[in-house]
Amino acid sequence: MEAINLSLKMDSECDQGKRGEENSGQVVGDRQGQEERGCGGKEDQSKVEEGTTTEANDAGEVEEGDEQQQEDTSIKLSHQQEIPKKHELGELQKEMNRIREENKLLKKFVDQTMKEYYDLQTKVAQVQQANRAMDQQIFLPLAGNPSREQPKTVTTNSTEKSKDRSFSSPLGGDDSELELSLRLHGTGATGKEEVRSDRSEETNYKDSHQNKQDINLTSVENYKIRRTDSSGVPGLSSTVPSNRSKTRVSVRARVQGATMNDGCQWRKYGQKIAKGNPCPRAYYRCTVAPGCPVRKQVQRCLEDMSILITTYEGTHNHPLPVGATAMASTTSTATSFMLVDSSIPSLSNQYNISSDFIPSLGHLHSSIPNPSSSPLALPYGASRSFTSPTDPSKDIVLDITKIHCSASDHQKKQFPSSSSLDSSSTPTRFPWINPSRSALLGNLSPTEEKH
DNA sequence: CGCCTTTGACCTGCGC
DNA sequence: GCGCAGGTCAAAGGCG
Repeated sequence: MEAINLSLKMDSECDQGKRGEENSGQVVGDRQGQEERGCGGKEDQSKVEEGTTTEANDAGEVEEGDEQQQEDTSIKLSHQQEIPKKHELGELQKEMNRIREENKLLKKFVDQTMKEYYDLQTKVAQVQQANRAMDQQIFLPLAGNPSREQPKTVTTNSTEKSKDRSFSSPLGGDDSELELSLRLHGTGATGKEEVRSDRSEETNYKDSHQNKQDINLTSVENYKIRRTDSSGVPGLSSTVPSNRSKTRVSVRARVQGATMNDGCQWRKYGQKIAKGNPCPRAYYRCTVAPGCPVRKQVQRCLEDMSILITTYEGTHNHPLPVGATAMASTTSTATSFMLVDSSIPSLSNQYNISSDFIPSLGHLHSSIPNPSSSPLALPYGASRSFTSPTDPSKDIVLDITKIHCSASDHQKKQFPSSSSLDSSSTPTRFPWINPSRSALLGNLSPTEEKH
C-alpha cells in the first residue's frame, strides 16, 4: 500500500513542481527515479486522500508539459505512455480510498466492540450480584420448609419420565425449580454448599425421590437416573455416556494459549480430532480434589483459530481457589444468566433483560419446560448458540468474542454511564465485585495469554 | 519419583 | 445389526 501511495503521489506532485529537473535529461515517467528524488512520505498519503481531483489536475498538466517539450521525442513518448498509466493509477486511487474508508469503519467497529465488551463485563457483574440477592430472597422462605433444606437435591418420582420432564414439564412450578437448580450451581462456587459429586447426586436422588416438589432435574441428573435404572448398577453409569446429556457451558474467548486460565488445576486425559474440525479437542479433568467430576473440553474454533472454545461440565465437589471460583461461578452461572426469569420483576425490570435483544433465544426455549413462564434472556451484547450435535438444547455457549452491533443503542438507553468506563482499569471499574470476580473478568479478557 | 502428556484401544450412543 | 463419532481409559514416555 505504501509503495502505491508513493507512486501515485509522484505522478501528481512531481509533475507540478519538478518539471524542470525532469527536463534535464531523465525520462519522464520513470517513477523509480522520481521516488529517489524524494517525493513521498506522510504528505503523500494525505494528498492521495484527495483522489480524483488530483488526478484531473495531473492530466491537464501533462498536456501543458507536452507543448513545452515538443522537441524532446523521448519525453513525448513517455507522456503518451503515461496517460493510460494515470488512468490506471486513478482507478487504484479510487480503490485505495475505498479501502481506506473501509479500514476506518473497521477501526470504529473494533473500538465499539471493545467498548461493548467492557460494558458487557459490567452487566455480568451486575446480574451476578442480582442473582446473589435473588438467592437470598428465594432461600429464606425455603429454609422453613424441611423438604427443601437441601435444595440441591436431585429428585424425581419416576425415572422413566425423568428425561421427558426436563423438556416438557407439566408442572408450572418445575420451571422455577429448574432455574433454581441451575442458579445454585453458580452460587455454590461462591461458598454455598457445593460439595457434590456424581455419586452423591444419585444417592440424593434415591433418598429424596419421594418428595415430589424437589424436581430440580437438570439434564445431567436425568441421564444419570436413567442410566442407573436401566443397568441397576449405579457405578456402571459413571463414565462416558453420562456426559453426553449434561448441560454444558461453553465459553468462547479469544485466547492465544493452549487453554484458558480459569484458576483450576486440570489434567489432560484425552485428545481427539473431532469430525469437521482439524483442531484436536482436548479433554481435561479437574485435579484440585480427587473424584471431582468436573471436566472440560478445549478446542480451537474452526472459523477463527484465535477463539478457544472451553466447555465445562459438572460441578466441583471441593472449595475452589479464588480464580477458579470466579470462573466456575461464571461458567455455571452462565446457565442462570440465561435463565433470568423475567417473571421476577425486580430483576427483569432492573436490567431490562428481554429476549427481544437476542433473536437466537428461541432455541433456548425449546430446552426449558414451559418457556412461557420461564423466558430466557442474555444481556444484549453477549450471544449464545448451541453446538452439541447430539442434543444442542443442552449446550449453553457464552460467547464473549463478539458483541451485537446493535447493542450499543440499547446499552446507551439502559446503562448510560457504562460506556464511559475506562477500559484500561478493569479491576477498579467494578467496585462491587469481589476480587475473584475481577479476576474472572481478567481471565475472560480476549487478549490475555493463558497458561 | 510423581505428575503430566501422548496416544492407541476400547466403550457407548446414535443414525441408518 | 452395523458403522461412525464422541468420549474415556490406561499404558508408555517425558519432564522437573
